[in-house]
Amino acid sequence: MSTQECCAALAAAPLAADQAVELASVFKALGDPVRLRLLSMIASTEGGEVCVCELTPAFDLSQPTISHHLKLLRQAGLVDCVRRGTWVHYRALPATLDRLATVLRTPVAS
Amino acid sequence: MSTQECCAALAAAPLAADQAVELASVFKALGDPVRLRLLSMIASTEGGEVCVCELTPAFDLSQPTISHHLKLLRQAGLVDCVRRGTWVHYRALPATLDRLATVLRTPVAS
DNA sequence: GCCCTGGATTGATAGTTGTCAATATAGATG
DNA sequence: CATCTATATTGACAACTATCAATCCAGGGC
Repeated sequence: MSTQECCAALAAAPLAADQAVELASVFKALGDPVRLRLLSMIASTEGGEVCVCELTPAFDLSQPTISHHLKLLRQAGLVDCVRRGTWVHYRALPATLDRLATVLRTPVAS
Repeated sequence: MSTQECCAALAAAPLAADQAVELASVFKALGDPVRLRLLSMIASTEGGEVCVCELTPAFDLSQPTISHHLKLLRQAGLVDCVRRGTWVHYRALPATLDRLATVLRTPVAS
């Protein structure tokens, strides 16, 4: 699917079933407070990369749970990760966020 | 919570826990293909209002199931409904969509 | 009042999800 | 190689969700 076809907004035309399935899977990834905070921590970091070792202690959750949420964010195409020695660094993929924002933005004129 | 405080973007600063809970509940409502299509059908309608009797037959699902999804969209603040005689008409609440779009939009400068 | 129709609610059930404890894997270091 | 540390994976379980059939409620028409 083209990432940014014209007038992809929800309010522009009824969404096709297959597009709805794909979009919903990304929104579902955002539908959890822990994942939203993780994504926000990653996306708002100055250098653009955050070590998992900084993310995990920010929550009152076990390490496997955080790892699980990071995996879902990865599968949704919202973040990416790189191994640097023993550590793994995550960074945001802004294209996916922008796409969602475009989909949600109400058309200017009616 | 102020609906539109300055720099509410995900990528601007780490999201507070309570804001994450609230935002996640709305994204969760979008995290289902049926609801996404319902919302799109409602938001893209010319007159701004759609009768449930037009929404239900567009899906291969039972009437209670559609009613359930509409309820979740309502509870998320994404749509609103009005009774007109025997029929119930739904319309979109663009403020909520705009808020989400703002949250997702990547800040222009870094 | 009685019935019909549109829509919401209830109750039940199969499937999914968030969480943890336990374990595995990958890289660094001695 | 042995060991330690940082993440990921597996397995299990309680909580939640999407769905349907059955039922209820609200309005309109007779």
